[in-house]
Amino acid sequence: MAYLSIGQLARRSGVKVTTIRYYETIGLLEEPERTESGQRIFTDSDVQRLSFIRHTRDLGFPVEDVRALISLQADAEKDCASVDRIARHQLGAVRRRLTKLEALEAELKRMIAACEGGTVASCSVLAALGDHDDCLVGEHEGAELMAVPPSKRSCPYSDWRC
Amino acid sequence: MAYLSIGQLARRSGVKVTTIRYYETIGLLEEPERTESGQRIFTDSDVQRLSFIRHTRDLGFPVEDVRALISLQADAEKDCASVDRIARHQLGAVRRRLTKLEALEAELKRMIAACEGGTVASCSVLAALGDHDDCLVGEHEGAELMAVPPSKRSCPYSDWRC
DNA sequence: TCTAATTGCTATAGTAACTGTAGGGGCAAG
DNA sequence: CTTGCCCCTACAGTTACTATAGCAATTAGA
Repeated sequence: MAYLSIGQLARRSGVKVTTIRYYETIGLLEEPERTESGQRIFTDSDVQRLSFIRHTRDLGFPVEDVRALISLQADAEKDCASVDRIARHQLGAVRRRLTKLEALEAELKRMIAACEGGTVASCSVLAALGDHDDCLVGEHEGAELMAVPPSKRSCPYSDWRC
Repeated sequence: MAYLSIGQLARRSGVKVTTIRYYETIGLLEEPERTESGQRIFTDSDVQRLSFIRHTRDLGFPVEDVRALISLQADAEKDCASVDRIARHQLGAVRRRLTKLEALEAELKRMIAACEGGTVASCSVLAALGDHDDCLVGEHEGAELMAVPPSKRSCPYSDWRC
């Protein structure tokens, strides 16, 4: 069994030293043993654990999901359904981001293609950014499609000069 | 020219009231006129400006880039090159995210397909998360590929019990 | 006209998931 | 023994907002 300093663990796991300490403070990692002088001592199982965390984070799971997965791991009797549910949820999120990014790529390509070195005044990139109408990115999830009812007058308060 | 309250502006632009005020504090939006009682007064040009900001943010540009684009817009004599550069940079970032997300989607699909309702002990989702070797997500940009030189002993300090 | 509901205001704190800084101590090599 | 790197804690900063508290203004309904 090899013992590792935090720096060695960082190099082996690909997780930065400061991040390892951060994971300890938020309880993702158990508090490790210490030397007499107070330096942390890690083992290969910490490399495993950190690799798991890192991989899961790289897959885009939020830290709370990582925490949930770890606790599931600890209790091997539970069924796979929770894990599956978390993974499916994540897959949905990934697909939504993917769709949005694809539209975004197309939009940027279109904008760049249209930009041919004129002045800003004639630059269609800025025009495209200001113009929602021919936007390829559909997922503006706010309320700009929420029409303002014509009954609402454009002057909000009675004492305003409109 | 119609005058708008902050709430009306929020509905028209799709940017939340609190976010509008936030944009004002960080200087993305000029300080608007006020009524005698202190309420903000906006106009259609603010709708334009906010739509621009929102669209640009939706495209994934960081706020600082939005700020840069706005200042470029203000100076119509400058050439298009800066705008083009910012957009190209953004396109690169989008493509990197896209590649990673695609690998990620494949990985998740693979994991879910392998999860067939057993117990956690036999669940391959957790196994896949712990196992880097057959991972489809290549972009672990840390140092786990940085081999630990065999010359380095695994005991970091001479006084450790290894 | 009175009142309740909505909207607005400021200021401050909280969020995620870290990263950076200050100010110190430990450890091996030349 | 000193140079230089690694480690420690504690706290502040980051991004782009969001939430909360506590209050004032405005509007809509009875």
